[in-house]
Amino acid sequence: MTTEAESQRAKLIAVAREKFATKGFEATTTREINAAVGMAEGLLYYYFPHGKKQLLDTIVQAGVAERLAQVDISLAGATDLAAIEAGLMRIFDQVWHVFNTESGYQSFVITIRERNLLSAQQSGWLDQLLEKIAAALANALVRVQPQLPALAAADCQTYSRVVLAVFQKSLYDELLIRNHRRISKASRAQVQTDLHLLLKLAAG
Amino acid sequence: MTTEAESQRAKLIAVAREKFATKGFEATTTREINAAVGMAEGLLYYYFPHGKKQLLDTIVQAGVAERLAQVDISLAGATDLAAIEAGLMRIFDQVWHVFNTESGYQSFVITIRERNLLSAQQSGWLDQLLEKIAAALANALVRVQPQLPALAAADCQTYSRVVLAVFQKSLYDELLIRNHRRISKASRAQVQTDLHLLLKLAAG
DNA sequence: GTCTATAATAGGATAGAC
DNA sequence: GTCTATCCTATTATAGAC
Repeated sequence: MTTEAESQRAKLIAVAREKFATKGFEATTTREINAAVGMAEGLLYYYFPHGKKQLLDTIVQAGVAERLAQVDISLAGATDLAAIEAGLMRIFDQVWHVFNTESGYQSFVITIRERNLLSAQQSGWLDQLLEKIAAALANALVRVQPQLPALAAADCQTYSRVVLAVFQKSLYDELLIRNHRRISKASRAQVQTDLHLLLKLAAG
Repeated sequence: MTTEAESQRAKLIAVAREKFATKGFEATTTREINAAVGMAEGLLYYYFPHGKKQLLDTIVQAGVAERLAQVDISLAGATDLAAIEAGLMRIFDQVWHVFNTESGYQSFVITIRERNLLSAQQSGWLDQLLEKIAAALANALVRVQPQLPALAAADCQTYSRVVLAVFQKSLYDELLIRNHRRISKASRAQVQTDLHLLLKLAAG
């Protein structure tokens, strides 16, 4: 059940997350947050007695659990090349979805940008997420490796790293280098082209 | 010739760049910069009349030209597989060198982090650098493509994108996700392993 | 729980002596 | 060119009425 108090807290968090992601933590004032929520000055300190930093910590923490839980990857039942390619794109789309939700994008940008204000524990979720995806990819590819005769079993780990690199290039280039808020269809199409070639090479 | 005035200016820039990269632009105070240089309060405004923002602009601008000029990539004269692999690693090492110098790393981090304070022109250098490397890579690979029988000529563009993705994964994971100041030897070794596999697959 | 008013301080920037 | 002193504004945070 959503009490009034919880809703106020949630509003503060949503507004702060948006401001922190676009202007940065230091450049965002508590006045600004209050004004955007339509709340009086003092009230922020009623909900977050430790002020702005507590708000940041709350935002990052909420981001972590939510994001990590969303990813559950497998390539189960892919028996031919086309199915593997489709399966890999499904995996990419899952990852893509994590970063293409508003709060997912914002948590990502804030974690990268305000890293020096966060503990290793707090900023570590990105690395954890990466590890989780890498492991799942490697696992998934080992299972379909018989369909990829040019690929030695011992090379599955490396191959899955390359696949992940293709995913990451798309995400980072869009979100960090070009500063887009969403991953474009063109960028997703590039991923598909890259995957197609990689599978063609592995199929011999 | 280096005048005293130029040296003072250079000191301000170096100190500010270090602080901006580690603490961020907003969190760095002019007092702090002055203190670190061992300079009186007002003097910063003698060298940079428009204050802190002018310092940021100067830092970014200086970073751009310097960085872009450093990269000059080719695979000329690589006739066998081992030479191509070595040539690609040389290219990676050039890129690596750009980001592993102190000022290169700092310019990179500042451009990513303070993007909302920069013009499109100012923050565009990263994208330009990427384009430049991508084009050079594609060009270089087309020339050695006869050595890679499993790779169709039409696929050279895509293939070079994948190679670049491997490079970028190493850089971004280290510098942005894990927040290291330098790219580790382990990460460079991973790049080499990935390239080796990619070339093996392309060689058929 | 929500508001207004304000305390306390820190920050960017400038004036003017030397 | 370099320094000290200081103005002015913005910011975080709190006190206390309702």
